[in-house]
Amino acid sequence: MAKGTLSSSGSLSAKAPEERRERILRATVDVVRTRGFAGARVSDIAEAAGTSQGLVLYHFRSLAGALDAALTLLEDEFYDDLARDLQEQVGPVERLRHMADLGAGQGPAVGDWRLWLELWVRALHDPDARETRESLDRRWRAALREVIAEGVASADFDPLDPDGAAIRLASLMDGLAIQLALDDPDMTTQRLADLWWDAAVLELRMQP
Amino acid sequence: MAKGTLSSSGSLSAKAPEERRERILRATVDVVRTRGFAGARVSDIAEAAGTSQGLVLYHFRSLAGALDAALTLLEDEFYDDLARDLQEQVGPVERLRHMADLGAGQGPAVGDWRLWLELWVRALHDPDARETRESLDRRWRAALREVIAEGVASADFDPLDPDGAAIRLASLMDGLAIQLALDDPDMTTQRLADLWWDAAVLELRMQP
DNA sequence: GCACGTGCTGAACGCTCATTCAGATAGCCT
DNA sequence: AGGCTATCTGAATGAGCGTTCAGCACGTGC
Repeated sequence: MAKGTLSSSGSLSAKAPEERRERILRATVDVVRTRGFAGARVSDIAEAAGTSQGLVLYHFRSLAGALDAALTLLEDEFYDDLARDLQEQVGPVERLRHMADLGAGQGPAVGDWRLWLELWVRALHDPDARETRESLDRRWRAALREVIAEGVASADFDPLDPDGAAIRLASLMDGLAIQLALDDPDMTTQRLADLWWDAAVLELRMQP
Repeated sequence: MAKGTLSSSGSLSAKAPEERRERILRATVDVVRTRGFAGARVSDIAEAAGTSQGLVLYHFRSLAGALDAALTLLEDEFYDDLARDLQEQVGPVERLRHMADLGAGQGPAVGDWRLWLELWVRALHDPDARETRESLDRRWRAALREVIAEGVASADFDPLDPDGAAIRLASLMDGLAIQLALDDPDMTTQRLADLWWDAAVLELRMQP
């Protein structure tokens, strides 16, 4: 059992405690994705991260702490996803089109609807989660409103009720996504995107 | 300690075992409503029903059994709610209008969106719940399709895409309901009903 | 009047799981 | 070299909770 190259045997603490923490955080998100908030155990997280249970509690103060951290990680990634994806597009029509695809499951955070479902239910009972989801939802709706306003300015859109259209389109995405998240046989990512896009055409009175 | 009038002291077992069972079932639904499926404890149910924990397990075989029973109770009530409410109305426009109000929180089962959220997440991990929610959703969508078909026949509606409209309107209701269930400051029952109705007007191209 | 089954209770059992803790290891400063 | 601290581990602890169980009450059939 030689000392090895650089990082040693036994506990591979050598360096990268931060990298370790990161790995645990990712693992936490994964576990929530598969087991749900309610089903997430410290041992699950430890196993998924390839560490001991002790370390999970060492980096985050408790299981709840780890779950909260995962929540804010999600929030950050959502913002990044959204911002990056929308800035790549040029006109309002293209942006809107891209939002349809975004909802249908691109991006690491935005399209992960199982995670959203979990967040919603957690928000039902946990004030922290409630705030996170409200902030996320505001953000998403604001982005939609912006795109709509942009399209109205450029005469691409002509909605009867811009605010109502924004809320409805945002909510419609949520509702369609539920079926997707639950593997409803009648729903696919393509169908979701199409159904949503058609609704947008109708709501915003777009001309083909 | 006289024998009392009829039902005796101690355990009030006298009669009505069936009534007792019913009370426990109601209590289970209540607990799920407030604590969620994941947070429901046998002791919560017993307390809410005013019985011992033992009795809960006596009538249903396990906690899971009680939760399952609550689920099917919900399913039955949903069907009853829906059928009764729709048969009271005459024309397609009135029926549709009523569906908007239904979603906005009438009826003991249909409008209870917190319960729906809970069901959705349970469906994510429990096959029984998955089947229940799928059946419920099919039913709701079928009712919507029927009303739409009726309205097309009577020339009250003129949708471009009847099937798409049905799915979208059903999904929109779910999406709006999420905000209502989560006490989003921007959503009220009235607003939900209005937003949904406006969408229906648009989708079905109704004339005022 | 007496056994018996059903309804019901409260205490006890045992398991799962978050959290604590007593170290082990390794870099770092002096 | 020799502490000191940060990182990490595996086992121990203990609380919470579902489930089991021994037994009480009471109506029913013999």
